[in-house]
Parts: sequence; structure tokens; C-alpha cells
Amino acid sequence: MALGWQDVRDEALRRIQAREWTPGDLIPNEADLADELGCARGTVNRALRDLAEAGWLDRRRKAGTRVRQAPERRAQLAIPLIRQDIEARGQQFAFSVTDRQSAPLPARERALLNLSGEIPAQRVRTLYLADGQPYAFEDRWVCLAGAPGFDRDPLDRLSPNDWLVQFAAFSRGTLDYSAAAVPADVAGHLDCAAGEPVMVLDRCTFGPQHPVTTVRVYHAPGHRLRLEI
Amino acid sequence: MALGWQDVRDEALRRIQAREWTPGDLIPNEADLADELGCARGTVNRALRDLAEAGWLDRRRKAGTRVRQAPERRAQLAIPLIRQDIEARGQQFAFSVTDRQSAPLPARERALLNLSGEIPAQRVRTLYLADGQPYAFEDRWVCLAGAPGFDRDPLDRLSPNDWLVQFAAFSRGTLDYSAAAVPADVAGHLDCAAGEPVMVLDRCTFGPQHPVTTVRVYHAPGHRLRLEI
DNA sequence: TAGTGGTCTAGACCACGGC
DNA sequence: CCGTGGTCTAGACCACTAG
Repeated sequence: MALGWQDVRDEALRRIQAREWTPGDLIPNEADLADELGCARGTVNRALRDLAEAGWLDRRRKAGTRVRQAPERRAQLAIPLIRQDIEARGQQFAFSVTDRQSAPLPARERALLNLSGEIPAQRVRTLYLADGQPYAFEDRWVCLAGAPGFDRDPLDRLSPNDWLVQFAAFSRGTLDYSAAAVPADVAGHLDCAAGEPVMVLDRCTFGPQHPVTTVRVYHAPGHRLRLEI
Repeated sequence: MALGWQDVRDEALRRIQAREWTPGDLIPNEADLADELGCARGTVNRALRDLAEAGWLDRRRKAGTRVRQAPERRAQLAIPLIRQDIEARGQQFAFSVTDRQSAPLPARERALLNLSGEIPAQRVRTLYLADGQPYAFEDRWVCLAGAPGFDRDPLDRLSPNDWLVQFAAFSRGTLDYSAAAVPADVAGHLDCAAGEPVMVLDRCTFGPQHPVTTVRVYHAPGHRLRLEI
């Protein structure tokens, strides 16, 4: 039977973990490995490319393939969508827009989004609830150029988060987590004491043409961000 | 000239973002696309496979390839290695083991690592410094079965973090970030006021055979966890 | 400059799974 | 059933770069 590229990958990983190939080692080149294992070079290439992407190997033309000293392990985080987070826990999702006003983008947000001049925007503050309990409170600025129509949507069916995901699904951006003390005005919404430590997420989103939105999310006390390796 | 698979991928992504292929749409099959673009099916396959892995497309045999309704975007986080974090910022790395004792693994840590019975272990508490300033303080339990020799290393050259990375490089585990108030005994090490909000990382590491270690890291105030999409 | 990985090609077979 | 994506193959050319 023919060897699949996953078989080749597994065999290579076995040799790494069994220290038959030790960190820093040059491993055989693709052609030799293909010979030894009895498959085409393309199959070996795909297997080793996969291990390199996963951080186990370091490959360079002419220099060959080496086992990494310290495998560069990466954790993946599904980009958080509050409604999905809540529903995934089997809880009832709800939200409430507490505050909404149109105004030019303030200086701090302009800087975050790399914008200058007078930018038409809208500020929306929203409380998200899980089974009726406060889950997170977000303070969001939306650029109307990047999200046309946002200011005319009543936001009674879709939350700002869902609206923007649906509309500006194809975007790039940054996520920035930190710990902060809950400000007094947010504490009331989150039903906790002012000054309690909470996780804060600062996020910027850029569409293909325009910046779309920047938001600060205050999670309720006890929120955890879990990553699996 | 020949079309590379990245060109094909870019063209497909352009069509998605330009809504020429809209969410839910069935896109042409590989053979047709290869014809249209003037390349081999293998090239189209690699391009579309890449977009599927990135969450833009949903591919199934016989059912064909569809544009995802809501692209499943993922953020990647390089698993933090404190020394590398500090050095990447151009700062001087240093550490200091403040406390070290051998003892059976306590109940809380046994639960975290799915262990029971009496487990030989060692507790190490370490302060990490960037340019002489407190960067993080970790409280770690190491299972000696999973990290043989750890208790005999003086930890004068390699920090516990580095030692375990080097020794138990090939591992799985979980990362769990939360916000917490700095406990009084940690505040002294981090040179901040007790009760200040800080990012806390709880991590468990499992080797191929045995659980290796569980650790709680208190980051200094102001620490940010940045992810790029 | 020569060795190595990166990639394209054309053809083939197969597994999956709508129909 | 039979269309679709998943993969293997053998060969080829090329880009990069260490020596």
C-alpha cells in the first residue's frame, strides 16, 4: 500500500520525539527520505512542510531541514464573538444598547485606527447578558465610512457585535488583552464593585478599504480566556 | 508565465472580498478553475486548501466548495516564553528563584493535572526581571516523574521556564488567562501595591508520558497580551 | 556553484457523500 | 451512481543560499 503524507509526517514526528533526530540535527533531504520510505518526494515535501508550519522543523533551501531547538508552539484562539461564547455555554444570550450617539471620531480612537481629520462615526455602548447576568460591557466607536448603514440600523435584532461581524466579515485587526480595574460607570452595568480586576479587550478592525471599528470590552469579573495547545 | 498557487489564492480571496463569490455560494470546481486560470488542478487545490484552512471556504467532496457565511477567523498566539518575550523587547533578561521546596503535589495541583495519590514534586517560585524591573512572578509545581532531574538542577543558569522548555519541549497543555488582584505576598516581588489588577496565566503542561508542570504566572501591572488576526 | 527545498504539471486513483 | 475534492506520482524547472 502507498504511504500517505500523514504517515510520513507521523514517522518524522516520532523520530523527533524519540530523539532519533535531535534538536539542531540536519535530517536527510527529501529525495533520500522518499527513497527510504518508498514514496514520492512530493509526499515527503508535504509532510515536512506541515511539520515546519507546526514549528517542529526549520527548513531552508540548500541549508536543509533541521529540528528546532525549541519547537515554536502556537496556541490558537477562535476570535471571540460574544453571542457565540454565551450560546456555547448553553446560556441565553441577550444585549442592551445603553447609549448611542453620532459624533466625529475622538483623537484617541483616530490614533488607534491610523486616521486623521474629521471622521464621521458613532459611539455605541452595549451590555451583553448571559442568562440575564452581565457578561460584558463594550464601549465601541464605529466609522460610518467603513460600516455604511450602521447608524441607521435600530440594533434591535442584531447586536453591534453581530452586525459588524455580518457586515464587515472580511477584515483584519488586532486583539489586545489586559487587566484593569473596573471604572465606576461600568461597574454599575456589570453589577460589580468599582475597582474589581477584570479582563479588558481592546480591539481594532480594519476592512479592505476603511477602518471599521475600535472597541473596548470589559468582561465581567471571573472571565477566563482559555487557549489549547 | 506560470501562475503560482499564491496568485490563485489571492485571486480567489479577491473574489470573496469583492462579493463576486458571496457567502453560501458554490464556487467553480477545481478543474474548471484550473482551466479558467490556466494552471494545473494541483495548483488550484493548494490555493483553495489554504483558504479553507484560513477559514474562508468550506470544502466537501462531492458537495463542492462554498464561501463561509461567517469566516471563522482565528488569532494565533506564540506560546509565551518569558525570556524570549523580554529579549524580543530589547531588554535584559534575568531571574531569581525566591523559594524552592520538594513536597508531594497538593490537592489543587493534582486535580489540575488529573493525578491522584502521592506524587513527588517540587515547588519553585521565581521572579523574572526585564532590565532589572519586575516582569512576572511565577508559582510553579513540577512533577518529578515528568521532569526527571529537575530537582537536582541548581537553576542558576537556566530559569525553570527555560529548563522545562528545553527538557519537555514536546508537550501539550492548556493556557488560561484571567485578571486578578495581586496577592500581598506577590505584590512585594512585583514591586506594586497589593490588590492591583494584573494578568494571571494558569498553565498546565503534559508530556508524552506524564504530566510535567502546572504554574500560575502573575504578570506585572500593565502587561498586555497582543494577538494579530 | 552545486545542493536543497519550493513549486508546477499532467495524469491517475480513490474516498466520500449528495442524489 | 458519479461528481467532487484528497492525494500520490514522476518528472521538471527554479530560487535561494551555504560553502
